Amino acid sequence: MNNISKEDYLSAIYKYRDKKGEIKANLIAEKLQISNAAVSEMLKKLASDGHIKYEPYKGIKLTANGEEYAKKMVRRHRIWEVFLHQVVGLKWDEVHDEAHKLEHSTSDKLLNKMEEMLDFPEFDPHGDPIPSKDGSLPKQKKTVPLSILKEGQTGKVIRVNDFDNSFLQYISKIGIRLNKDITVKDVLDFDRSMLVSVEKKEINISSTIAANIFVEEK
Amino acid sequence: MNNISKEDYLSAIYKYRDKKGEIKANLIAEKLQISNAAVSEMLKKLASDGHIKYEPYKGIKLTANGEEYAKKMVRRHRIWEVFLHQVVGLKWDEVHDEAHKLEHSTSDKLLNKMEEMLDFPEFDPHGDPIPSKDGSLPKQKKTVPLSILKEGQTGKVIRVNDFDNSFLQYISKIGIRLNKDITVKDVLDFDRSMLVSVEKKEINISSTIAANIFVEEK
DNA sequence: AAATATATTTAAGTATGCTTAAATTTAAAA
DNA sequence: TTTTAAATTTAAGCATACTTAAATATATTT
Repeated sequence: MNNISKEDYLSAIYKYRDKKGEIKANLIAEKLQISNAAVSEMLKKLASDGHIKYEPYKGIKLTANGEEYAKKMVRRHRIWEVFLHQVVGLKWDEVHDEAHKLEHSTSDKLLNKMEEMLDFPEFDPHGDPIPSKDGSLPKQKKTVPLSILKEGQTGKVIRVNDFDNSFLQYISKIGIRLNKDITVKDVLDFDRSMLVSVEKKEINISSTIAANIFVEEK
Repeated sequence: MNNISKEDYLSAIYKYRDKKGEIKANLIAEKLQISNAAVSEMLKKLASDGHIKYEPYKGIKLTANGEEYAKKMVRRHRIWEVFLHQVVGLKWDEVHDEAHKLEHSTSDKLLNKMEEMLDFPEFDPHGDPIPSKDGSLPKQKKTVPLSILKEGQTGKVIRVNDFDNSFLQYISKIGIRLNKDITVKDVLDFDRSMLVSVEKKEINISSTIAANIFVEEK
């Protein structure tokens, strides 16, 4: 039984649904880089499997069962990320793709062993929370995108979006890491890019970059 | 592009072909637990991919290309086995199945990192040789199945077959490990089972078990 | 409310990798 | 050498998961 596709759908729904817990078929298609037609077809299967609540043309929501399954996949993904980063020594921009391939082929036994070895990590290398075995999530700090900070404000990096390797490579090259402090020196009106200081260096970053870095205000 | 099936076929051909480098479709079907019809179909694809030399009703052989690919898969499998055993701490009867799932989803980069971390192991936890990056194999000791030893002879365990978990569990329970010495105390005529001593204990093992343990004669 | 745009679903078709059953080829036995 | 047995291939069919193109439903403008 091969559930790779279904697992990807459930992870995507879990990860990209809105605050009401709903998601549009469109967004799933976009995130998975798959046609709307294929998504539509798969949604029917996921519904008949009891993983989602879904009626044609209506909203899509995870059932309790689907939520559990999705969380399990996210857990696998993020524990692999930590493992690959800390044990194997891959860089934070390399772990997402590797973990994505491995997560579908990992037994609970292996996963739990890895988790134990890592001493039950709560966050992955990008600051995303790791669901525990029983499905609970660690307490997360309140964060805001760096892009909303004003001149003079300082934030501590708590989480970064991990969907683009070159973004991660770039920000680590300029010294941005989890738990580093970033101070906004100046915000340019015309493109909303900002001059920030990190580790005594001053760098100009675009508003897009700033929007993908989440900080705790200080 | 999903090559899981093809990779399994190539590994099986590599592993189970005879001394002439040939294998029968039948044996592939049996080892992969798949119908002969499916094997026949796949052989055509593997041939058109240039991985095997094959004409209907004739012998099956790996091409240079296929041999390289197969070796790469065996390498992945065995490095994962060592990694899971030594780093993650799985038992030797658990690593085969886990490694089999993971081997299809492992980048060269990750594999090479793991290999380096393990200090370039030459043999997997069952004593099977690991092809190096350039495809070369470590020098192997000359072994014979334990089952052919006579009363009074002693052999050192160099390799065991890994196709059955319960077999591995059983022999490790009775103290048989790689590099342990086994002395044959008695061979029973009627079923060819043998009384052997390992670690000061004396145990009777069936001829089938003995046939799957390979020793270096002393 | 009608027209238009957007989102979603249906329809038809493709590739992969299986299955069982029937046909064929090769090998072994009488 | 003919018969029988075993191995292999072909044929027809199925499930999964995709595609593009057309149809339909919902949402947004005017």
